[in-house]
Amino acid sequence: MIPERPLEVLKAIVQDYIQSNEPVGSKSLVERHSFGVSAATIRNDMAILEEEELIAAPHTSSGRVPTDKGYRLFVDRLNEVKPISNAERAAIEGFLSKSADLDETLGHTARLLSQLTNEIALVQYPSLGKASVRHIELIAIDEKRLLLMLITDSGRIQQHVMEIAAGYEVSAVEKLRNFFNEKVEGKPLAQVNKILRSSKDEIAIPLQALAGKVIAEIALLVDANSQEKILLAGTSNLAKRQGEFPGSISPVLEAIEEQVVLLKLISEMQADQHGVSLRIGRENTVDALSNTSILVSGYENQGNEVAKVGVIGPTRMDYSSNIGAVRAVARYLTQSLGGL
Amino acid sequence: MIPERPLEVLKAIVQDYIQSNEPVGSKSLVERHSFGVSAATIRNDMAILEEEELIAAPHTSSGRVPTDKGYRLFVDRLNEVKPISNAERAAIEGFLSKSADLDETLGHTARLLSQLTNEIALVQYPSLGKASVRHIELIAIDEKRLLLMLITDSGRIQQHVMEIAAGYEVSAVEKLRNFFNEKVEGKPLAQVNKILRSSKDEIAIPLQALAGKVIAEIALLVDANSQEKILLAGTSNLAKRQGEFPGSISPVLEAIEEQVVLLKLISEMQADQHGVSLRIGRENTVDALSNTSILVSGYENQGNEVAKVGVIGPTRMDYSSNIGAVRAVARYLTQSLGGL
DNA sequence: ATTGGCACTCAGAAGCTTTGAGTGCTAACA
DNA sequence: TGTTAGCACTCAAAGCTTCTGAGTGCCAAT
Repeated sequence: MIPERPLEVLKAIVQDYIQSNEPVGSKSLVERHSFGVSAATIRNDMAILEEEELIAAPHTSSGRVPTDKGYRLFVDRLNEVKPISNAERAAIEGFLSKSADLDETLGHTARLLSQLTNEIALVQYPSLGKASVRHIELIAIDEKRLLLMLITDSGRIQQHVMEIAAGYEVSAVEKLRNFFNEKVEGKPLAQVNKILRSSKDEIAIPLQALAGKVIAEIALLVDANSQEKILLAGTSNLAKRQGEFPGSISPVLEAIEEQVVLLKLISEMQADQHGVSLRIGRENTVDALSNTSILVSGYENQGNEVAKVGVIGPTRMDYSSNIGAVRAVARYLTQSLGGL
Repeated sequence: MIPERPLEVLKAIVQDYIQSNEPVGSKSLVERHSFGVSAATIRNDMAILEEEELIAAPHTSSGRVPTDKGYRLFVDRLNEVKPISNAERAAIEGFLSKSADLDETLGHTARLLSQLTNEIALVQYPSLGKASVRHIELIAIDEKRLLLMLITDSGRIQQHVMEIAAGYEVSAVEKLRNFFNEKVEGKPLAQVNKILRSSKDEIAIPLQALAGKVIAEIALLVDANSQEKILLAGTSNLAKRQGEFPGSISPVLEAIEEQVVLLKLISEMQADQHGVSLRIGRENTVDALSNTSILVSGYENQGNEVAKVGVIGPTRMDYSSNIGAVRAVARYLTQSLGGL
């Protein structure tokens, strides 16, 4: 077990390093914190921390820098989450209250979070996997086109314009709409395709051709959307911190823009005691992201977590503030979704 | 007037510089091109070009680099647009044919274009300014909520869920829908608000309260969307070319992410003889973009240009290929919109 | 357990030299 | 007149050396 003071020293090192971006040495530590002991004593403590691989020296004789493991210990045991300021709270409320629909809300959220944290913000679209159908709508746009809409209880609306052979009755469209809604309203999306296919026979013969087409399109909409989607904002925040990445930042940006990778990563993350989940440096299995930390929190709709929102930035990020900001934004987003 | 050979020299300088990213000198020019004259003669020609400020020397005695003006002359008079390869054409067709709705199509287009050009791709959402109403839809989701949709002829669909006091008749909603559609179907968006406000009195008294609410929401949808929107892709392509920017790339990224600035810029651009429009370096009035070129082309829906698509990258970009790619993508996008 | 003292280390800054691609100019040439 | 060879000159970039100072590790004293 590591004794008390060395842990305090680790905490101080993390804080100083996050603030200054310089390896921190024993002398500056005793100057900026009141440990009540001399630099030499601190050096002994630092030796313990180094032994435990919580800190490391970039060059043989230079200050120390926290390792991934050091950050992890810091976050799990030493860090107090910094609540957001009133100004920030006001900004969040003002920003999110203005949004009219889901797209806009998520877009605003991403920008807002990137500004609050000075990191890249990511917002995952509510997953359709857990969603269910609120309503299916069929609208005759003109004689040859139908607009098909799928509205989920997470507020997401999918639409597609389909071309059809002319000559159907207006009432037929209405009948189909009613039929579909009776069948699938309230049902989880995952079951929609099966339900529709198996109930096709119940439709009056003259409508079956049209119904078949529509069912196929509904299947497309459901599928197209189970490919989940991520919104990014504040990419330039990463460029500002180039210095913190050994090589170029471009592989990092590439990895982040690669939605598939990112989706897989965040879907694997489980909330910890702070209500957020965090991957530090190499805890991300993706190589290009070995110098970044990903911090996400789930947001909810109708009591269920529907997707994640968070930030991604260099491992040397301000965990205290960022955890506070991500948590707050997730909470407000949940709230804001209730109103849509 | 500048004589023939110096112009050829300029062309060669631009081409070599784009390829090598090194200032190009007289000796390497005669080696790589067959001018049939000696390096000393080329030096004389280069002196003319320098006199005309078409090229400049980064350091007193070093090779030459094209100026903005040099690139401009090159693009306008010397450049042959490179048609896209068959493989690229196949990629475009394959990619765009897969898209189901507008959002997806534009998203795919942006990614595709960034991959084709290795630049940052931008796709502007079809502007509502020039669009007109195809259909307005009102759907009762449940007793307290109405879904309002605005569908434009550019294929864009806006929706908003509105809370209302319970207790309206289902038939009332239908009446309103029909009324609204009679009034505004086919009308340009810009006129919708005025039309609706002035026809409010024609509605039966018991419906007026509800109608007023809906009209207000429609106004919101129209307004919310006249704020246009731009999609970006391939930000990491800029990071790869850091070297080509004097300071950091982060102000550049910031300027690009600032949609308002970018929208203003591209809206000012008018197509030239190649069907594309191009701003080179300082031709952009935005300071942060003084080392970038913006290349856009319009895409159409139903015969009208509805928005722009293009790329943004360092002034030292491959204009020949990029013009070809942007043009091709714009054309396919136009085509693809016809099918939605 | 803590401390002052001290020799040692080493990255980064600063200064210096070298190198070589490239220029501008001149005088000769076709 | 346009072209060319020759040559002195320039200067950024690369390589080298030296210097500096923050920081360490260890030891003997407290």
